[in-house]
Parts: sequence; C-alpha cells; structure tokens
Amino acid sequence: MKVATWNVNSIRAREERLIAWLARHQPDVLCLQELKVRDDQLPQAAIEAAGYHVAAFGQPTYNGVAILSKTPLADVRRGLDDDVDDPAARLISARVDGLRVVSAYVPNGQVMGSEKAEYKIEWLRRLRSYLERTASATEPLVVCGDFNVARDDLDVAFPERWRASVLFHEDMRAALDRVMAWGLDDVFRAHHPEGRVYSWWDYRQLSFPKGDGLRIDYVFANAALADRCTSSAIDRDERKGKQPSDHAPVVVEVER
DNA sequence: ATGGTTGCTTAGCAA
Repeated sequence: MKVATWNVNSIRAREERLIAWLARHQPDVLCLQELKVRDDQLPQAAIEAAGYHVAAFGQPTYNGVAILSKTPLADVRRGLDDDVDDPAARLISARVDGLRVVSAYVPNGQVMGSEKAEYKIEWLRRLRSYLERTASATEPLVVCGDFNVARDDLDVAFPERWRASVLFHEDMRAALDRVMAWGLDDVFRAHHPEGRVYSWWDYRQLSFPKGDGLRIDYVFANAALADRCTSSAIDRDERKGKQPSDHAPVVVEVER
C-alpha cells in the first residue's frame, strides 16, 4: 500500500492539484497539512468523487490537518489530547487497514528565541508525550507530516545558510530527535542514505530554481512497520508549474 | 540590483 504526506498550503488553493495528484498516484492513504479551512469548507465532494474517505481537523485561516484514505477511517482522534489549552488544529490520527496513521503539522517557530520558537519546542515535547500515551511499539504506526525541522546537513542544500534558522537550528533538531527517540524511523532516509533530496522550497528568493531546498516533511514508522516499508520518494515535480504548494509530497510504499 | 512570494483576509500576519 502507498502512504503519502503533503503540506498543500491551503486545500482551496490546491484543490485542482490535489485531485489531479490523487488520480495520478493513487495513494491508499494521504496525510494533508495546512488546509487553512473549517471542516465544512473542505472540497468533500471532489475528494469522494476521487475515491477517498476523509477525516479532517480544520481551522479557519491557519493550520488544519486531514487524512484521506481509500478505505474507511476508524477511531479518529483530533489534537494532542493533553491538558494544554491549544486552539491550533495540528494533529489528527485514525486507523486505516490495521495501520495507525498520524498527520501532524508542527509549528514553524518563525525565529529562534521567539515565543513561537518556544511553542514549537513545547509542541514537539507534547508530541513525544502523545506517542507515549497513545501509541504502541507493536501496532504498526506511521507519523506523517510537516515537521518544520531538517534533521541534518544531508537535508539542507546550503547548510551554512540555514544553520541559525528555526528550521535547522541544533535546538530544533534536538527537539525532533527526542520525538524520534520514542521509536520512529525516518523511512525516506533509510532508503536514501545519501540525502540531498528536499521537500520544501520557500516561495521567496527564487528558492526552487536556485535549488535552495530543505527536507522537513517526513514519514516516520515505528519498529512494527519500518521493515515493511520497501521504497520511498519525494515528488519534486509537484513543486513545479503553476500555483504549486511550497511543499512536495512524500510517498512511501508499505508491504501489506 | 543585495530583492525577488503566496494565502487568507482585506493591512497585516504567517509561513
């Protein structure tokens, strides 16, 4: 089965591309981030016409996550389910075909030292806690999404340019490491140890034509699933052409 | 030349 993740940067702006991408790639599961709509503003009919069920956790203007699936979604849970009062819709999970699927949109953090950066670190700590509370090492699990952190130099085209950025600072990498230390494998990296493949390019500063990319979107698998992941790719072509998202989809093939 | 964008909502914020 094919599991994918994609930050669409507004599902309304990307509806046409999304439906075309589904038709072309036929993923069994697609995790989406940055919907930027309320649940009732989803292009539900078009998604269903494309052959997909959908569970969403929407929010007007900002954030918003969803899981699309060819088979029905069960046991849908929205949010980090902790005692923090946090209005941001950044995480949804569901069970699909015996697989636990999480779609996550980690806070960007804006700039190191800011309140938003603190919130990002805290959110990653809460994600680790969420895994400890809700996930098991034995039930197959994928945690997919935009993590807004590049893991190491192989994930950044020009590492020195990004070293102080909230997307690559060592404090942010350490915060993501603590999530992964729960027991998550970076599936794409496992299949592409040479790195130098990216999933996001800023709209500004001609980043895409200049090749100034970062890999900040991931499919993470727990030990019960990692061995069943047979290949992985980033669909860089989706960043090309008219009105692309600033993120490219990440796709993983999972043996049933 | 030392900036270059996009999306939401409607001037400013977020990314």
